[in-house]
Formats: sequence, structure tokens, C-alpha cells
Amino acid sequence: MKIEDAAARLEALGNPTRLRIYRALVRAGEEGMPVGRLQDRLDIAASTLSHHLKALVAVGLVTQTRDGTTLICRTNYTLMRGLLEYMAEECCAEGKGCAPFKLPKVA
Amino acid sequence: MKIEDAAARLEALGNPTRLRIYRALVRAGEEGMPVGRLQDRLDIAASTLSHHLKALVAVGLVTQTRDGTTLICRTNYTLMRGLLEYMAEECCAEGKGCAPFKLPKVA
DNA sequence: CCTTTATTTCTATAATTCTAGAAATACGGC
DNA sequence: GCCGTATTTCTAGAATTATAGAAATAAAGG
Repeated sequence: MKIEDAAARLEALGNPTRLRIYRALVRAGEEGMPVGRLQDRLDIAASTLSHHLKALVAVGLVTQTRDGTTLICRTNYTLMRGLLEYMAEECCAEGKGCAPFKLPKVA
Repeated sequence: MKIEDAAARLEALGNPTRLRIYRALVRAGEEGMPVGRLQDRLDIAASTLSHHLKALVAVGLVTQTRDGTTLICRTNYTLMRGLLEYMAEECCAEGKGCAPFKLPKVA
């Protein structure tokens, strides 16, 4: 992962509203959650929510699939894991006094 | 960790310049790196660098200790680890189809 | 085709951020 | 106290972001 991509993804997550959105989607699991339900749950104006979702989708952290008139949002687990792995590596590169750590393999 | 704190820390890291600064400091290891050396290495205007360092210090990701006229910067490994753990947990809460993962314990 | 529901785009405003030059401050040595 | 080096604060301008109301678009059903 390029440092610019990592920064862009961290920036996308680095807003309280977007992090709440992301967390809600993580908790929704594989089935995901429609935009409208997110709006009800988080009590955000529709246009604001759409704006933030766009940011999350732009960096790949969230994907959307349409089911009739509703748009279902899901987190991209693989990409998130890649981001955490990147951070874990960057966080302890060169092993100078930092305990090395890695994310465990997916079962 | 509160979600606002996590967001603030992610935001601090979510800027290419600041992520470069942070990475350089991680690589400097325990001994840290003076502001001036960071400036030379990363080729950033002094005032700009100071501005970004302030942001990293404000959220606790970087600490500074003075040694004469030079300010030595170090990353706060524990806090970074806490952030990654938070993200790892939030990333797979409720285990709905996501492989659970944790950061391994520090040796 | 018209209606309803779902969501986005448009528009505007207020606020924040990034950048860097210039001036100011901090520290240690003489 | 003055000087040199290191760093921050002040200032300002350009750019970006967050918010949300209003209008527009998308899809499905009748």
C-alpha cells in the first residue's frame, strides 16, 4: 500500500461521523445496512450521510450494492485489514526497540 | 478508547505529510529524532513541520523532550497500539461473518 | 405515466486546514 | 548580556471540509 493511500483511508476514518458510520456498518456484518437505516440509526441528515458515505466509498473502505430502491452498504474487510497491517508494519519497522507485532492470519 | 479519541488520532495520521513524519519517527526508534533532522529529511518548511507535529502531539501519538536547544520527538508506541487494537476490535465486533482478529501481545 | 420511497446532487454557508514567510522565543555558550 | 542555533508563534491566503435544505434522480408498483 502506498503511503498516500494509507493516509487517504485514515483520513476517511478520521472523522467522528464517518467513524460512527463505519462502525455501524462493521456491526451490521455481511448483510450490510441500507443508507436509510444508517440515517435512522445515526440521526444524520440524508445529504450529510450521503456526503460521508461517498468519502468512505471513494477510498474503498465501503462498498454499495443496490437492491431495488435501497442501497446497501458494506465494509470492505480485506481493505481494512490491509490498512491495519500496513499501520502495524509501519509502526514497528526496523525493530528498534519496538516489540514487533503482526495481525494474526484470518482463520 | 472513546470513538472521538480514535477519530482524532486517525485524523492526525490521515494526512500524507503527517503520516510521513510519523513513519520517520517510528523508524528512528527509541532514540527519537530532533525536529531539525525531520525537517532536513522530509524537506518541509519549519513552520509547517511545527504545525503538523503539534497536531500529532495534541492527540498523544508523538511526545517531545527537550535536549538543550533541540527538541527530540518520539512516537508513543503504547498509544498507537491502543489505537490499532481499538480499530481491530471495532473492525470485527459481533463476529458476524468477519474473522475475529487481535493484535498479539507484546513479547 | 404517475406516485411513493430511497438516495444523490446542487447550492450555500460557516468553519477548518494547509502552507510558508516573517517575527518572536528558547536555550546554551561565551 | 549578547550571539547563534533551534523551534514556535503570528499572520495571511488558498483550499478543503462539514453541514443541511431544496431540488433532482432512481427504482418499483400500480
